[in-house]
Amino acid sequence: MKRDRNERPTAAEWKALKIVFELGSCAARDVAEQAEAAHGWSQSTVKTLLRRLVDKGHLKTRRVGTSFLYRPSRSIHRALRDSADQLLEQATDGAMGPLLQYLVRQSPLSRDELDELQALIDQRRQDCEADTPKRGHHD
Amino acid sequence: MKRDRNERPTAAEWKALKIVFELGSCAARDVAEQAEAAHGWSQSTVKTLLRRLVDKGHLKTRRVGTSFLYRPSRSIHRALRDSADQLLEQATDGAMGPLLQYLVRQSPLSRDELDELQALIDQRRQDCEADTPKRGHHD
DNA sequence: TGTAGTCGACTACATTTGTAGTCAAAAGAG
DNA sequence: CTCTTTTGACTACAAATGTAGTCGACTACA
Repeated sequence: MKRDRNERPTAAEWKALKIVFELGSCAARDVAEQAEAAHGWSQSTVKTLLRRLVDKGHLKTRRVGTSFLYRPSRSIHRALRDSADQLLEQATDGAMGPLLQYLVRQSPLSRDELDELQALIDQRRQDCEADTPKRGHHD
Repeated sequence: MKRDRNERPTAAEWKALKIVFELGSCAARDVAEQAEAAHGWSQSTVKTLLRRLVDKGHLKTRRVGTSFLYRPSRSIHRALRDSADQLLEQATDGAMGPLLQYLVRQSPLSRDELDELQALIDQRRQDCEADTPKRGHHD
């Protein structure tokens, strides 16, 4: 069944996708190997997931002899971002703060990434100040 | 069907859940009203979603006369956190930085929340320093 | 050149999800 | 005490998802 639309990967599909991300450009068999070790999936399962990922546009293929090389069609950052939109949709007013705190706590972040985040926050804070009639000091 | 296990809400379920979060403690009819306006759902659809949310343990009910009052069984922060774990599962090495940047950019954050985030980052950075042989300055 | 292994394509099927209809009991209107 | 409305319970059903089997083409090696 052609499904063509650009849907987000499902949980299981993400697991397969992640393996492809890690391997870079790889054959189905490579993914299957990893997936079997990591999730106990059969080859068939992996193939189905890969096919669906291709259908959904998350993976690209290149023919090599009789088989394929699979390769992510977007960066993982991009893919995750799409996924993150779900969170944003779900959150309601004032809910993102604690959520981000949790994520920052849980995520392995390099110093550089922390710096970037820092800069971003400074910026946001400035926007915030500019937005309010001076002195955010609630009186 | 008893499904008892503590699964995450699906996308549609989240929409219903969000309405309950917003309304606080409410009757099915209230949710249905909002849901119809917001998503064009029929009453039946809403009822099914509410039931499933109860089954999954995301909503609690209290009998009031002939009907029920629905109420979230966890805070939205908690619920979102569970959802966020999916993102963490999906991300691979080094992917969380850009993702968090995106989220910080997209999220409406109060000054206070920015402060909290800031503090958290400072702390993380300290941990980071303590972890590495002084001077992150790669020499 | 026949035989065994590999690979992608197609098929299978139980479960979950999205979306909604029907019904019987309760509650309220007159 | 009837009739209508409201509500939760149960049922329905197509599509998506998780998981895996089968098959025919192709390859590689004896």
